[in-house]
Amino acid sequence: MYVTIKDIAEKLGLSKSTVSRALSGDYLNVSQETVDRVVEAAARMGYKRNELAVNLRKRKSMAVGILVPELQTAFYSRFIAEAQSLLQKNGYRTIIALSNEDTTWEKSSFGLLSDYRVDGILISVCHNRANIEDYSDLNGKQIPLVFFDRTIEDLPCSSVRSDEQKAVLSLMDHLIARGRRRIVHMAGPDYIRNASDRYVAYQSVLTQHGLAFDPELVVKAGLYRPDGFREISSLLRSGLFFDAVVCFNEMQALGCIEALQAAGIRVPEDVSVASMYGTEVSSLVHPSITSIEKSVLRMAEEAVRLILRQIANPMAPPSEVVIPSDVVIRESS
Amino acid sequence: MYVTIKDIAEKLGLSKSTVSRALSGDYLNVSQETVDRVVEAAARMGYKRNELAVNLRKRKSMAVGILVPELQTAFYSRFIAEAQSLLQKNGYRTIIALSNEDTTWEKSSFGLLSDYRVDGILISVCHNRANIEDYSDLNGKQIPLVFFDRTIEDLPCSSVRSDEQKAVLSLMDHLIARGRRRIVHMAGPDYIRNASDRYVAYQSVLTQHGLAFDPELVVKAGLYRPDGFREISSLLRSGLFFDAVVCFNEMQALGCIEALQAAGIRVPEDVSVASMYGTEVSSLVHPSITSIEKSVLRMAEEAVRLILRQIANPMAPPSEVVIPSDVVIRESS
DNA sequence: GTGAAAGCGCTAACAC
DNA sequence: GTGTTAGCGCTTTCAC
Repeated sequence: MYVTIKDIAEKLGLSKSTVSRALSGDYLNVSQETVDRVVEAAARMGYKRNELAVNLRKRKSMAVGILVPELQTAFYSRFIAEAQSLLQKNGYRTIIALSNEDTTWEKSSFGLLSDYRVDGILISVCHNRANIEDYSDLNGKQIPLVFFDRTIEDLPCSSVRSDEQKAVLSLMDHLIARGRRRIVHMAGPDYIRNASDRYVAYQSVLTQHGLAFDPELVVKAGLYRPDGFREISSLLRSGLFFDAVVCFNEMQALGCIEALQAAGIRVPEDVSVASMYGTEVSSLVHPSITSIEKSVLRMAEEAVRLILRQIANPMAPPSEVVIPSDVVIRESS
Repeated sequence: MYVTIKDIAEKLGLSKSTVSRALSGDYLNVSQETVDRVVEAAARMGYKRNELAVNLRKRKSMAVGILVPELQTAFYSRFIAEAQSLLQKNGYRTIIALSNEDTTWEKSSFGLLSDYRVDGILISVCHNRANIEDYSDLNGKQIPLVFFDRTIEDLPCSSVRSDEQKAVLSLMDHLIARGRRRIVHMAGPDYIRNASDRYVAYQSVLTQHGLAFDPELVVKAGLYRPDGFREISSLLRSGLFFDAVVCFNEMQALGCIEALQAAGIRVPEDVSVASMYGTEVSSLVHPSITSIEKSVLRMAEEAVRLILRQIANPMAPPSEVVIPSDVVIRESS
């Protein structure tokens, strides 16, 4: 089906080795004439080199895997586009895999990447601990792993994340400055480090401002729009007063807005809805979501830098990069 | 670095073949006892089978590639999630690749997929013709290709797309019923089939309703937010009157809204902004975008069905599926 | 400058 | 039930 190097060799009465050399540009060991003949024949015969075989032989693939939890949010798409572009400049290709916020799925996607013997993996985890053994196995095999955005703590790997605490601080300062006092903390799942970091920050900001901590204002929610919708709806039914909601992500935030509007509450006049992170694109998506930008480009840049370093030198000590959140607060009202 | 089948064989004093058989569950030709020993040893030694080698040997990979133009729009993310889940049920894995609306990039991503010898590719193209040779090469090699959403006409491949004409009709009917008469057609690039289809439909709808066709109301725009912004801004500067805009995608639409609001024009009161397709998620993203749903799930289902069929029988005649657009029109005002 | 041979990790006849 | 052999497509010594 596919034309191989052997086919070309036979056609031209050359050996496989010579053809291989000619095709891989080993100009010192092949006469120019042969190179020309081979290249011409390859083109004519529709030769496509089998990277599987090359990788098998070379024991590396010149490919980096990127594993993300979801793609609904603009953040990961942007990250991928940027990282891909940077990797390409360094001669690496990219395989994208998804976990869909599911540990089983993550396991399998992670398996796909290592099965394909990628030279390194950029990963934003869907769970703190669930697949830690897999990560650590691969890491033990000297396959560099760089955690980004959603990182984990217990592994000797490089990581890039943003300063969640500072971001929460900025956002809440902003809300408080605008007179909000009863701020709902829509917590992400506690198996995501970012979520726990933010929760800690939430409490400390309240203290700093001398505001009471009301456990009822903390709601645990899933990561999607229906989750935001459900939680806010039930909060409204409970009759509890609140004047702002800080969500884990944009999807939750959209759900909140939906629930509030359904109840005839004006957003953002009566209740502010804020999403912890957006990107330039997503933060403009719904005009009434107040949001902080996360700097995708810097993150991608750092992550790629780190993975390339680790690939070049697997023994390099891991480093932990914390990117200061852009405290650009976007809102429209 | 990686433990191989050979290592296990040596450790256990068995041959590679036996180990291979045991590991691939060939229970008829290996004693239960051996299977147990091998499996145990493999687990203990941290064996991970090298899929590269398996694929090389088997000349197939049990993997399907999905190549999409972008991931900013909810449509493709949803498609991927759904297709991936269906493929998995059939024992196939998925490699995701992006073209970022760029033909060069598409070429390279397409190359990645074929290099990895995927068993089939689901693709939504970024250009009608640019890489048609590559598609056709692969197709000639009996690697099934299924085009979805953004399809092309000149290749004997299966395809799944939605009924663009009907969608335009429904959306414009809706706008006209609400009194809009001067509808701007924000055309997508003419190298995308969907864009041309819609343009034709736009003209014919006007005729059907006895409305004048004004070429000035047709603007060619790129696919991103700044494009929508730019075009509408310049339209506004020109002083031309219009009371509705139908966009190619959500990003354009967001740009339009931005431009209109910047000019103090109320959306959707003064001017309706409509996006041709959204999904359940995206259509709620900005409350003032009127939008028609595209049925992601059906598309993914059909695309997967077709690719599996072609993989099973590469000789099967290609079929062309047109999915009737869901004419659910979402709007908030 | 070119070829022969070995081998990457695995599977699949074919023996025994 | 298990081992031997050959080979997937390629690169890379090592000869000549």
